[in-house]
Amino acid sequence: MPSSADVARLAGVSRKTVSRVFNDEPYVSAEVRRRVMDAADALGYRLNQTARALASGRTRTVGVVTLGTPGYGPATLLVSIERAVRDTGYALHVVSTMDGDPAGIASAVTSLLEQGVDGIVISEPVDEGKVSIRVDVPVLFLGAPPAFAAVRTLTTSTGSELLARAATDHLLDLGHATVHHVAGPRRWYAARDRIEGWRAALEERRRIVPPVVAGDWSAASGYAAGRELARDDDVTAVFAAGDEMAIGVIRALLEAGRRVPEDVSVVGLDDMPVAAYVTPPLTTVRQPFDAAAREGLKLLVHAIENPGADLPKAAALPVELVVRASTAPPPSRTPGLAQGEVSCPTA
Amino acid sequence: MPSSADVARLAGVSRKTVSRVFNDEPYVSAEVRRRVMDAADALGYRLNQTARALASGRTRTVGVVTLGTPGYGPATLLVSIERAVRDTGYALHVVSTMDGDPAGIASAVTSLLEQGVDGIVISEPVDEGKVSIRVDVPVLFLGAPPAFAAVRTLTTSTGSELLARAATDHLLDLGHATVHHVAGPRRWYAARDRIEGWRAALEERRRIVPPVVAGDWSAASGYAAGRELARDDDVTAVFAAGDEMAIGVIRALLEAGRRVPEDVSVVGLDDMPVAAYVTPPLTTVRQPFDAAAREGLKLLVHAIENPGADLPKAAALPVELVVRASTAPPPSRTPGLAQGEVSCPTA
DNA sequence: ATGAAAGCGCTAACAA
DNA sequence: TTGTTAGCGCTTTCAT
Repeated sequence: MPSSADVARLAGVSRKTVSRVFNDEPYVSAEVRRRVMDAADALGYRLNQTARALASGRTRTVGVVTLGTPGYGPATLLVSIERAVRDTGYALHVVSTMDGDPAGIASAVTSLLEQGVDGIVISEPVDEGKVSIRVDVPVLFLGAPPAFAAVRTLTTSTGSELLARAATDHLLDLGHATVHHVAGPRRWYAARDRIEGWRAALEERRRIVPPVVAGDWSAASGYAAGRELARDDDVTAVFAAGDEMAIGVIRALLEAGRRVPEDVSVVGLDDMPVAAYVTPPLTTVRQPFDAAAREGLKLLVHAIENPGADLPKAAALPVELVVRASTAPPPSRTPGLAQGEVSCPTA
Repeated sequence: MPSSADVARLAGVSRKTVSRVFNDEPYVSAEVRRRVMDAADALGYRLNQTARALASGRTRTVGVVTLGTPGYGPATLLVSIERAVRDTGYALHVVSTMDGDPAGIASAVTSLLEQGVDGIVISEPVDEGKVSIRVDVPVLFLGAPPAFAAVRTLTTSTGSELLARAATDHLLDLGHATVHHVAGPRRWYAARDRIEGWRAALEERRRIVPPVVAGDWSAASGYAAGRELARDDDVTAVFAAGDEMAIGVIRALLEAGRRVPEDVSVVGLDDMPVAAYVTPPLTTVRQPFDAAAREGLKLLVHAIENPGADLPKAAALPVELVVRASTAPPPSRTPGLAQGEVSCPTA
């Protein structure tokens, strides 16, 4: 592999001049610049970012620690982050933790620090436990409060609590007496935030707050929750904390002979691409992954490049309720009509 | 930041000894090892991988170039790759290309090479065009033939062609005269491979090969395709190249008054998590993302660590057809029965 | 506008 | 079992 010294020799200049050219520094004559470029092309020279990083102390890289789990949310967020990072001109290091616990995050962060990343994104961490490492680069917590001490910590989120409120309010506005909630695992911030939003919406209107039905984000867990909910004739409205769970809930309801939305309304949260095409099309609240990632990265890069400046607050993201066909006013309680209806083909 | 020299001084040993300890090299007495570790802890020392890479010429990092698009397939594959990389002990650099064209791939690869990655994974590239760069590290092409010259190229895939055959055969086995296909964009290898598999299955049984209906992997495009297909009463079986499209197809069919699977059978490809819970539950072929990623990375790491050795062939992955409720034998063509049926509530 | 010298923090090759 | 001596390829600082 040719080095800058080889290029310098061929171009008849010093190594520093080659460095200037490749860093777009001023004070290089157009003629020399051209000569250097030609020499580089001729040799097939490529900048060695490793050496550059060692010498300059900066890698122009940001690291993200993400959940190694599948599932629509985390996967989509990762893709959004990756795009947002690319747009900032930084390179991206990814390390996953099996389940987002403090120990896993600590080792992930340590490994990123060893790689010399200039900034870190912690995407949707799970547990609460504080991590006891000191970090000397800015850290962005996406969807959670800071979990450890860093020179400068930033936070953004897709706004789980507000999204949950919007979903619950929609159901209440439709006339439902209360709303049941199928939640994600309590270990997740996202799950807890949504529970908070749902509860707040109910309490604000002084509605009874039914017990939370626990899921794990999967459609299968939504299905299980739906079977449980289907046993209770008083259930007319369900807010599932994720679209996948909502789809499972609907399936269980239909199989139990409850019509959606005539008997029970269901709203999800995510607005995953298929939500508009399932039967019935799912009413849901869109999760602004792209906007959150872009916004978060803007803050992070700002913090990286302006040490000293104070940290701007994250802008609030829009809440977008998408009303489709899985929600409707509650059934008028006319006895005798609830039985023996023709229902959608199931099983 | 403390350096290995600081640790060495505090522990009363040479820098090389510190290096030995942190690389688990032999020939270090237990006592010295402990002293070094203590000193490192006391100082909060962390290995500087950048310096290590510069000195050793290896980064222990693999780079992956991926599509910056959302969509179940690419996103899930990225997560699988990321997990597989982690399991090998390598770090991961990710760079996305907006649309997988040769130019984008070339610049992505160049940037990875500058970062000094030890190996590269090209995940689901799109176009055919050859890329004209020489690469001096092993490259794994996931789901496509090699697109450029590299010291050593490897390939694996989830087996699109076989998966498509399995889907088509299932429908044919059910008694359908032929199978219509809703394909992904022709630019994608995955789309072309599936078309091939579908066509081969039909030709093998000497069935007529209907024109391909083009989609773009999205549920929306599947919906559009479904509307088109619904106009043709002869259509009794549809194979969609992706689950999202299949869900769109089903939706369009139901809205047009065609029952699924009584009038038309639909099979997808992916087996995304919600497939089992949509209405009707979707028959599909599972895409072995995890296995493909793991298998591919095993090969790549082998190539990285055994330059010289010849490249093992990738093992064939299992084909798993998941039969659910969206497929059934074709309707017996009894005139007069196809009309006026009660259909599932829609829109 | 250009160059010389001195490292960045580590490992490689050899010596002791 | 441990230490010494040279770099890895670049950027920095300071001259010129």
